[in-house]
Amino acid sequence: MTDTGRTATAEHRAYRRVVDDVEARIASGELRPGDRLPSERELVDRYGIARSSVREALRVLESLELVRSAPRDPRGPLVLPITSAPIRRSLGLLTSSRTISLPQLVQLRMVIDASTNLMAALRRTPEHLVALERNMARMRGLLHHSYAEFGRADLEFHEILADAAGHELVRLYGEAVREAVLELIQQTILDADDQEAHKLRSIRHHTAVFDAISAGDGRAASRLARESLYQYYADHVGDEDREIMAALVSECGGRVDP
Amino acid sequence: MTDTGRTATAEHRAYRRVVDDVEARIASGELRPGDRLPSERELVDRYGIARSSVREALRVLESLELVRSAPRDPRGPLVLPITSAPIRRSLGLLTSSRTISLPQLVQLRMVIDASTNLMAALRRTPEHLVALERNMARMRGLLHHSYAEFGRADLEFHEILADAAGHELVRLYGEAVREAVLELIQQTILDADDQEAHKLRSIRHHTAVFDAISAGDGRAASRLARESLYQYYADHVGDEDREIMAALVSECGGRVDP
DNA sequence: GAGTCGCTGCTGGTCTGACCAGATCGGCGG
DNA sequence: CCGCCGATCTGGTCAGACCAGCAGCGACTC
Repeated sequence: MTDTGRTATAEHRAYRRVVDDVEARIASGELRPGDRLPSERELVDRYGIARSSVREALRVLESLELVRSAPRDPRGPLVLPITSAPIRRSLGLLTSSRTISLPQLVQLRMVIDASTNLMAALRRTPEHLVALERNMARMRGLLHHSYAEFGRADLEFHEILADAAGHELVRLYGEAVREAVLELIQQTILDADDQEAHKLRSIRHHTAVFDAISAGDGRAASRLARESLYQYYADHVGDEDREIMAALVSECGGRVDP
Repeated sequence: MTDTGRTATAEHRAYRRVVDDVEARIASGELRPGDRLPSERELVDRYGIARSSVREALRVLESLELVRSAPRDPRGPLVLPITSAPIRRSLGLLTSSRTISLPQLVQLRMVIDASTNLMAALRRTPEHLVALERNMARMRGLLHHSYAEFGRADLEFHEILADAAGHELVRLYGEAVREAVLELIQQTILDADDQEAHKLRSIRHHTAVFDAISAGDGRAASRLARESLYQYYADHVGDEDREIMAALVSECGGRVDP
C-alpha cells in the first residue's frame, strides 16, 4: 500500500508539519542560530514524509529567512539569526503596491527613531561616540557623491545609534522602517535639485544629535529626531498626515517651524 | 539528454525564476488580486522546469501570502490581495523568540501605545467611542473572572484604539508587541494576589484614556499610555530598564510617581 | 424530452526513485 | 609520509506515478 494522496486541505498539508514544528522550536529557543537541521533525507525519516514535501518545507523556511541550506553541505540546513529582512521584504511589497504610504512610514519612523535616540543617549559608550564621529566624517566626504551612497551612510548613522540604544527589538523594527523609507524616498524626492541642501541638512542634523547624545540629553536627542523628520517630509505629505506629524513633534515638547 | 542537476548555487535556483517572475508581475500590477496563475502542469511547460520546482515556488509564494492554491481547483492558483499578514507573522516570531526580554517589550509598547493613543485622539470617529465604551462595560463585568479572559478584553480595548488611529503599520507593530507582552505577563506577574487591584487599575486607566481621546487631547492620551505602563511594570524590571522607562515617560512631559 | 448515472479528464497533494555536481573522508599505492 | 582515487555523503533537479475529488459530457432510463 502506498499511503499517498490522502485528502489534505488547509493545514493538513504534509510540509506544514515540518514548517510549524521548526518554527515553533526556533521561537521557543530550542533551535538557536548556528544550529543545524538534519539533512533532507534524515528529515524524510523523521517526519515520515517524502523528500519533495521536506523540500517544500525548507523552501518556505528559507523564504522566512529562518534557515538556509547550502548545496553539498553535509552539516545540513543552517538556522539563521532572526533578522528584520523578511519584514523589510514584505514592507517593500506593501509600499510598492501602495498599500502602505510614505507618510505612514515616516510617522512610524519618527516614533522609533526618537526612542532610539533617547535610549542611545542613556546607554552609549565612548566607542559608540567614536563610531558616530567616524561616520559623520565619511558623510561629509560624500557630499558630492551619489545620493544612493550618501543615503547608505545616513542609514549607517542610525544603525550605530540603534546599536548604542541596546534595544534589539527597536533596532530591528527601526531597520525595517528606515530602509523602506529610504527606498521610497529615492523614487519620490530624488528629483529635487536641492539635493546638496538636503545633504547639508542631514549632516547638521546628525551633528546636533551627536551633541545631544554625547551630552546624555535623551529628551533633546529624541526631539531632534522628530523635528528633523518633520522638516524633511512635511512638504511631501497631505494635510491630514502633516497634522499627525506635527502632533508627534509636539508630543515630546518639540516645535514645528512655521 | 536529461539536463538535470546543474550547478545551482544561490539565485540560480530553478524555483526562484518562478517566484521572482510572479512577484515582479504582482508588484507591477500586471497580476491583480483575483487573477489566476496557470495550473502547475502548465507552469511546468511555461518555465521548462519540473513540477517539484514549480511546487516549491508556489509554496514560497503562498508563504508570502501572494497566492493561494486550492486542491482540485481547475482555475489554478489564486492571486491574493496584498496584506500585512506576513509582516505580522514575522513580527510575532521576532518578539516571541525568547531573545527579547519583558522590559524591552514593555518599553517598545510604551512608545507604540503612546503613538496609537495620540493618533486615535485626532482621528477617532463617534463609532470608535461607542466601541470603546462597550468594551469598558465588558471589562467591568469581567472583574471577577479569570485573568486570561480579562486580558483578552484589555487587548481588545487597545485594538479598537489602533483601529481608531487609522495607521496600519502602527496597528501591526502594536498588535505584535501587545500580544507578546500579555503572553509573557501571564507567566510572570500572574501569581500576584492583588489581581483585582490590577484589574481595577486597568479599568481606571482605560477610562482616563477614553476621556482624553473623546476630548481630542492627543498629548494627554499619549502621556497616559506611558505613565500607566510604567506604573504597571516598573517594579518588575531591573534598575537600568526602569531608568529607560522613566525616560520614556518624561520624554513626553509625563511624571513618574514617587 | 428531461433527469440521472457514470465515465473521462482535469486539478492539486504526495510519493518513489533516479541522476548530477561537488564536497568529504578513508584507504591504497607510491 | 604524502598524494591520489573512489565510496559516500549532500542538496538540486527531474520524470513518472498514484490518489482524491470536482466538472463536463454523453449515454441510458423514465
